[in-house]
Amino acid sequence: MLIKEESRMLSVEEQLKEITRGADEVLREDEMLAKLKLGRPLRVKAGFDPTAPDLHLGHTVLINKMRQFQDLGHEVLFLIGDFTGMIGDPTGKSATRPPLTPSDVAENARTYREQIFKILDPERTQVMFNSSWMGKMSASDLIQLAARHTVARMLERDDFNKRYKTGQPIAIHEFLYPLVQGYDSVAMKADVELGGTDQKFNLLVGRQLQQAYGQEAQVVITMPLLEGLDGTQKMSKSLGNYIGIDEAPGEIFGKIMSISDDLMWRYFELLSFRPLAEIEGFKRRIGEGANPRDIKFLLGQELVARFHGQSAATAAQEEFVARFQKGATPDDMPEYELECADGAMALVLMLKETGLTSSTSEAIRMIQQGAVKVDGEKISDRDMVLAAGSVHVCQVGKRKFARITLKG
RNA sequence: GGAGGGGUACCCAAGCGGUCAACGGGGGCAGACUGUAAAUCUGCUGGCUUUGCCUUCGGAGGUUCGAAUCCUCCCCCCUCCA
Repeated sequence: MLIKEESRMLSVEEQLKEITRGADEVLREDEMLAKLKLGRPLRVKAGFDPTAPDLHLGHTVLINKMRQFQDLGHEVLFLIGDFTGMIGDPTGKSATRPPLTPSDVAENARTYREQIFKILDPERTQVMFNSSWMGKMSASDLIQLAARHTVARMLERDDFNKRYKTGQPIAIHEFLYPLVQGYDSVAMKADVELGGTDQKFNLLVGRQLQQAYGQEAQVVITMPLLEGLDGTQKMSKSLGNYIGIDEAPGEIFGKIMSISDDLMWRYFELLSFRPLAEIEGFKRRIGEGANPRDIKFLLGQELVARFHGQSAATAAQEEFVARFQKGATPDDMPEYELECADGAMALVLMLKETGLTSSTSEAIRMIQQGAVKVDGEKISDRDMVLAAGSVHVCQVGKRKFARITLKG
C-alpha cells in the first residue's frame, strides 16, 4: 500500500491492482474497472460507529485503503452512523446502547476528525451523518424502504440465519440496521463502499437498494479484520485488545512488542506500508536465525512514526530497550503527594491510594508475589511502613511506577 | 394467554442446608526463565484498620443453630404452544 506521487498517473488496470491489494473481496472487479474508466473522482463511502471515537489500528486497515483511494484522485465520504448507532449492528447479543445526545455525537465527530486526518487528506474527505437524511424520514418512508427488501434475503445473513435456525431470537429492529445502512448508500450516491469482512452483508444490501432506487450499484470492497493483541479475537475497544492511534508512543510501541511472533506477520500484512517482497525478506532472515524481536522493532517503529513522527518512534524504542532489557526506571512517571495521618504511612495504603494496586488486598498479594519495589529494592514485608517527609519511587510489576511524596 | 427452563464473582460454568469467599475453564495480573511486554512453566485473581473481621451467589422477605443451596412474593432473560 505504498503511496506514491505518480499514483495518479497509473493506468486504470494498475489502479485496480492497487485497489485490490490487501482487500478480502472486491465485488465486483469488472464493475470497479468500469467505474475507474469513467475518469471522474469516485464517491467512496465508509461508515463508522458514532460511539467509539478512539480509533485503533483495526480501523486503520480500512482507513489506509480510503487514503489509497484519495491518492488515486477519488473522494472519500466518511459517514458517521449517528442514526444507525441508535439501532446497534445486530450481534446476536442484546446489548442495547444508551442513546447519544446530539452534543455527544458532535463531540465524537470532532474527535474522529482529529484522528482520521492523521491518515486521510482533509481536502478529499467529506464527513457526513446519516441522521441528516434518516432523521427526516417519515414512518411511511421507512415502510417503503422496508418494502424494498424481503425476509428471505434478510435471512441470508449468516448470523440471522443461524439464530433463526437454532431458535434464537431476532428482534424486528435488527432487520432495520442493514436497510438503513444500505439506504445511506442511496442517499450518498456512493460509487464504492469499503467495510470489514463482517460488513459484507450490509454492504451488499446497499447494492440492492441502490438498484431498487434506480441507481447504479456501488462496488463493495471488504477488508480483512485485524486480530487484536490476543491474536484470536478481532481488535475491538470493548475487548480491550486494541492499540489506539491516539495512544502515547511508548504504549503503541510496547503493545506491538507484546504481540506474539506469529501475529506479527499478520500486522505486517495489514498495517505496514512496506512492500510484500520486503516482508518476505524478513521471514527469510528469521529462518536464518535472526531475532524476531528485531523485526518486531521495525514494525513498532513504522507504526509509531505514522502517528507521532520518526523521532518519537526512535525514542520509544530506546525507552523500551532501557526499561525492559536493562531494567531502568522510566524518566517520567506519575507523581503523588500523600498526607500521612501520624508521621508515617503503610506501604499497602500508598499503593492503593496511588492506584498502583486496586485495593490493599491486591497490594498484599503483589508484595507476596515479589512484584513490589520501593526505590529499587524488592519488598517482602507486607507491613512495611514509610516515614513522612520522604520521597519514594514505587514500582508494581514491570510497568507500573509512581513517585510518591509523603507529607506529614 | 398457557406450559416449561434459567439468573452464581470480569466472562463461561459447577455447587443444590454446614467442610463455600464458593470446583473447573477462559481472560487478566505477577513471578521465573528468555531472544521481546513472544513462547514456556509456576502462582495469584471479593474487600478491610488482614494471623482476624466484613460483604457477596437477580431483588425483598421468611424457615433454620446455620442458606448460593429450602419456602413466599417480585424483577429480568430464554424456549415451546396460542
